[in-house]
Amino acid sequence: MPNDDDLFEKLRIELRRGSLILAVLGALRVERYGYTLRASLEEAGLPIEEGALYPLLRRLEAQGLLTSEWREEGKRNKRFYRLSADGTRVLGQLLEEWNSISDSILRLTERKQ
Amino acid sequence: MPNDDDLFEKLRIELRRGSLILAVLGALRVERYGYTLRASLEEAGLPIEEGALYPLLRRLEAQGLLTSEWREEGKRNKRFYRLSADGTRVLGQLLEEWNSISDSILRLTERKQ
DNA sequence: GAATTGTACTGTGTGACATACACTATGCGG
DNA sequence: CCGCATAGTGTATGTCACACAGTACAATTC
Repeated sequence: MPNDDDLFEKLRIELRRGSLILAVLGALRVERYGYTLRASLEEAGLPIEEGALYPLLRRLEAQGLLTSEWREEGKRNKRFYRLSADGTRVLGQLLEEWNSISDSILRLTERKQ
Repeated sequence: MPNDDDLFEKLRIELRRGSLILAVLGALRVERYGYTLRASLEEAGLPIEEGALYPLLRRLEAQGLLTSEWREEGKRNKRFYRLSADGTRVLGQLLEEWNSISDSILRLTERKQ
């Protein structure tokens, strides 16, 4: 039986969903591996579950937006991800779209029409 | 076989998803019926299909965020929707969350870290 | 050697939109 | 009056993506 907090939490999660791709692409302009990427996102205020992050990374790689490399560092093997050229271009487009959506939201919520 | 444009379109749609609730709640601070609501959203830059809008409205009503009333106007029966008190409160919370997400996106995309 | 942290990944379920479709009513040109 | 555009409200289904709850193993700390 969901109470008000559960409801808000549900909506909050839904609101965050679309921004995850943008956040991941943005963070991967600098090379990172999964664990630190996740930490960066959490620090920036967008925590993401591993179960959501890794499939997302694989999808973005399959779509050619990022590349990954399995490499040893500090005695451990880690998979390093980095934005591709296509990814950089798409990130730019998505940011424009994001700004446009932001404007729409402002138009719809800041004025009574 | 998806080309670059299809890919971007897919991501664009995904990016927009979460903002729909916010847009609908924002637009319904003023009473509207489905058709004009849809027109308002499109005008604001967030077009939404009927098949997405009506189920969304029903869900939001089931969650108590808005109320609806079946009423005649201009010789036609129309279902009018309006934000409830709970809806107003949740809209405020979601807007805060939206701003917080926006800040996170900016942090992640405008600076190289 | 136990616990904690670092690191990567899988499987299943749920939920929500996109897409396409269905239906009725009004107004209008010819 | 007869199409046809527009106004208006819905339903059904498929796809897709995340949340959640696990699995697995290495390094470090105590």
